[in-house]
Amino acid sequence: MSELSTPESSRPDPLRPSGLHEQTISRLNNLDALREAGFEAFPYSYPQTHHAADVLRAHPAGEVGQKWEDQTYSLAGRVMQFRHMGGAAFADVQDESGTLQVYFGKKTTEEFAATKKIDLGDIIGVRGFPFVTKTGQVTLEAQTWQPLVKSLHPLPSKFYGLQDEELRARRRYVDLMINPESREVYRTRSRIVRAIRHFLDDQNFMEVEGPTLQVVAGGTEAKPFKTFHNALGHEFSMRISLELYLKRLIVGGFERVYEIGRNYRNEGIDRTHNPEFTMLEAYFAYGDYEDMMRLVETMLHGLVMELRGTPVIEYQGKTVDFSLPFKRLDFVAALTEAAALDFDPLDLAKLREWSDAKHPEFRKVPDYKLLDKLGGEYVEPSLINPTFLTNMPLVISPLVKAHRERPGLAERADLYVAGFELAPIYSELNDALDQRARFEAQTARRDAGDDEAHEQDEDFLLALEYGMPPTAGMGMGIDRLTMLLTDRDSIRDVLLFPLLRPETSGGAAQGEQAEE
RNA sequence: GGGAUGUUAGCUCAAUCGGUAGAGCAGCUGACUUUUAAUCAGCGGGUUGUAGGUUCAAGUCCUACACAUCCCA
Repeated sequence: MSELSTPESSRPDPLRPSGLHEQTISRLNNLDALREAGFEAFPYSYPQTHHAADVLRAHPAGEVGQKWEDQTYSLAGRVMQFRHMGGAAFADVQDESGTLQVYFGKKTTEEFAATKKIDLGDIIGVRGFPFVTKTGQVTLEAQTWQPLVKSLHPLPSKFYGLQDEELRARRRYVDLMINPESREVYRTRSRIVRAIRHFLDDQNFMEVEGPTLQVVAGGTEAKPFKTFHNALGHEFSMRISLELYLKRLIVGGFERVYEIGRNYRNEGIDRTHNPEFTMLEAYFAYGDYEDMMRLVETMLHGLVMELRGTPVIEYQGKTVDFSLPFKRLDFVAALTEAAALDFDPLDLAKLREWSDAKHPEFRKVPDYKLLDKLGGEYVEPSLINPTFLTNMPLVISPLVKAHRERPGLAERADLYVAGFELAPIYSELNDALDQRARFEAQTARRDAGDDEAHEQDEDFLLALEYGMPPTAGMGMGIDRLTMLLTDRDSIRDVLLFPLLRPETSGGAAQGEQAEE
């Protein structure tokens, strides 16, 4: 105790380096006090028999003063609040299932005095029986207890929680322990992924894993991360999509495959983009984009029903109705109407002229991306209820079959929900010769300076040359889907560990890192 | 990349026209045997993001930088 009053006495104690925060010193002192009381400071296990929710479920209510002395529970959890009142004390102990109040009595609880040395944030084990307090709250009366670990840092405000967005992301563990709604988001995310797997497994899909280190990162337009394998002495790219390897498996004879996995794109970070993110891609042989639209709408409808119990949800104040069937909207027709065009937007020369006059900000957009850009301006934001925007331009779809009747268009449907793209759906291109020609057009774009254009993947072409059956494909961003179903407007809220700029100084690891 | 706003105690936030940097919670000491944002009394806790500048005087005004949030490309 006396050493607390003389922090300047700089003994070389590794646990008490200089510069420790006042509150950390106090906690280290309490740790010592618990040791002196005979407790093991860092026990190796605890015989947890129940969770907080089990106790509340078994004893939903009772008369004031009622006790169930013959029913003993051992709980373990983090102490979120502690109210000492002389001979009585109450703690709120939080475990994964929820929070239970624990009562410590001077005459009834072993080592009562040492409860003063419990700090907020400590994890303790408690054994006792339930009773009902004066105010009618089911509470565990502690017969014995023990510290399981000391927390060396104070918890954020119990009332306001942790508000700072950056800190919440950097110290997700603190966010999770203090903000219940944050825990709920990640639980929901887990349920979403599980439900998708369940659905696809039931449909006889096989879950597979493609490589994340690839010689040619293909399947979409994006800048990859580069890395290097020492033993092979070769540069590799981190994958930017799952597509090309899943198609190889279709070639190989697996007729229904899907993967839920990480993609890496070396691009900017904003509210809807993180450099690594999770995609679902699914492919099945002998189907086309119409078949896939039906599969996707069935899956999403079922997912929303399972999670919410109703097809109608709120997203950022907008009402989104997942009732079947989802709307189909022809892209060209929708753009023509929304932009009030008096010509066919597939006439790119006319479209260019019209756009340059009306949207000078798009003058630098290349012709082949102009249709897509205008769709984003005029059509997509208005698609709140799930809507398949069908028959997208062929030029932006180099891996997709041309429309069977309409030149210039692709058998591609993009599912929009709440104004953003959730899932592209394709009749996959399986004409190896056409695919080679499309890659060559992409290569020309690369040579012209578009470093996001597709790279030619010779091995993928070889696979197609062996023959890929007619195939339907789809991709869906799991992060965006989670945002939608948890009503979050930032991808950082649905990623446990979003990419953040590394802390330099002034952060948690302050001190030794100053440059010379 | 551009613009707006912000950065003050562990957390959440104040600080008037440029004039001694504050509160609640958390912490420490004490009281209290059914509290629950416990209560009561007392006490500590700050390089106001960083570096410059203006000024008798800067959390406040100016410049640059760093980081964050939001909006736009």
